[in-house]
Amino acid sequence: MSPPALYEQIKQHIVTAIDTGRLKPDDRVPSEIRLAREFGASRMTANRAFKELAEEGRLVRFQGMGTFVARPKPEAALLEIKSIAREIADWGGVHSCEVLLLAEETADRQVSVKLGLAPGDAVFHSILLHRDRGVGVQYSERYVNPAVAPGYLVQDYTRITPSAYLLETAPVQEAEHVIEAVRCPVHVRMHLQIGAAEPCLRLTRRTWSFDQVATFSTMISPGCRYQLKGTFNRGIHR
Amino acid sequence: MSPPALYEQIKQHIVTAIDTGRLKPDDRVPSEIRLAREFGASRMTANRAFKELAEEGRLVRFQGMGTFVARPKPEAALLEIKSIAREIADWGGVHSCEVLLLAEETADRQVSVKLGLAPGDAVFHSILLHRDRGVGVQYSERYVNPAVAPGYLVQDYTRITPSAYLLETAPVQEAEHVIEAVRCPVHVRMHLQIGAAEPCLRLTRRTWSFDQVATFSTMISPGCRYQLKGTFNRGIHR
DNA sequence: GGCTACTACTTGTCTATACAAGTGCATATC
DNA sequence: GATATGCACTTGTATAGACAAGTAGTAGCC
Repeated sequence: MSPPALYEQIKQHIVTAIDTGRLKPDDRVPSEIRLAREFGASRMTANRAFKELAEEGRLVRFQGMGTFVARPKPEAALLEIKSIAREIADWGGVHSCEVLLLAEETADRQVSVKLGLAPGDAVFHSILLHRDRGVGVQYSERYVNPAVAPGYLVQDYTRITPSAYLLETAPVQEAEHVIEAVRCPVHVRMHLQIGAAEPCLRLTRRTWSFDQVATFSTMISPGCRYQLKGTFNRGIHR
Repeated sequence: MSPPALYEQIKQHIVTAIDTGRLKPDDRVPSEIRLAREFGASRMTANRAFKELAEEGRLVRFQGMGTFVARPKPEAALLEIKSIAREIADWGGVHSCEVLLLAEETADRQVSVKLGLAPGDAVFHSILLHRDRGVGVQYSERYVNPAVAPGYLVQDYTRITPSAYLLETAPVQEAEHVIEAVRCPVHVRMHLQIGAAEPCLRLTRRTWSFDQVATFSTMISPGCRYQLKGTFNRGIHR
């Protein structure tokens, strides 16, 4: 067995010092040159160790000042949100999709604000009903900025999902999600064929591409047929 | 204005080639040496550019074979789940917490399965009611593996949240989340003072520490008073 | 006191070079 | 034909040195 790389040994040395409490948050770490000397390494090797630890969030570095142990971030777990088609496929279901609406409209006030357009501007509007084995599991309404995805209206969404098309047309820079439990509006309820009291999950999402709002969408799923699942592994991988 | 660092220029050059489609997934990228020559840089500088792009998931590298454009990952957005106390604080609310139960119990079948213990083993059980300005916003029930957090029962949870205590006692390796829209059980409804038909968000979470299940918890919030929010920035920052 | 200049130290970037290790191919050998 | 060897090429790691740029403190000056 060959020993781990020298820069890995240096990283491990620092991580151990942090994890055992020998180095506390905001403590100063020896400079690259000092540490390189300690390990009989060159400065570039110590630099690599420090740089990677900074990327991993264990250290913070300031030019001219030094390197310090990072404060642990406040707790925040992550939930991965997959597209409905993949969710159903992973679950072993059979996905189908009905296009209820696919048209160009003029933006009303609410939509124009969300998309960062002026009221009256053209927007693309789609309403899709996703089914698993014929049972409605998601009613998804989407407004799309025509400037970002001009071909949005001429896709066949019974074959590819809007997410898939948008993903390759307009790479997502940023996304904003809101998840709520709501009662279902009556027109949605009819398509999903659920009762008035059935609680529903509403996921509202806005995405940004090319430094402008690309989409604004609302996805409604009956609580009895759909749940958001996700696992999150913390830590230092790649 | 000073120009961006040379390794940044090389990175940008590659990223642009990928984004414009000039380089497609699985395409081979010129070797470090070739690219270094093109830019009049040393190999180490090209190496840094490639290494960072590989860390960012845009390239994959194989020793002896070369560097290739990474295949885009299937779409999956991320939602950040903050602790309720922080959520309320960020929102400008006033958080308080009432301890409804804090005791050691023997695990029933369901709980023992979830925690990976044997039925009859001791577990810690807590029920807390979180309020914002006196209004109930979350009913959270938690089962804790005593092996992982032996001091769980003797904390003052009106002052620190269980999350905060658990976070520093037992670092979370992994977490599993399920979000559902449900109707609220009657005993929870009483504490939250909501109607029978009010849809609620139920977040179920299991966490792992030290290679075993640490906690199993259920958090229920009325849909009218609570929503999960999160933004997600893809890519290339720092 | 308030200002500037200088110095020592830090991290950030970059070069030129070196050897190790892994891949793929052509060539030589059995 | 099957196997072994060597070569060209790739990435991975490491070195020693250089200059740029930022910080903090000190000394000197007005």
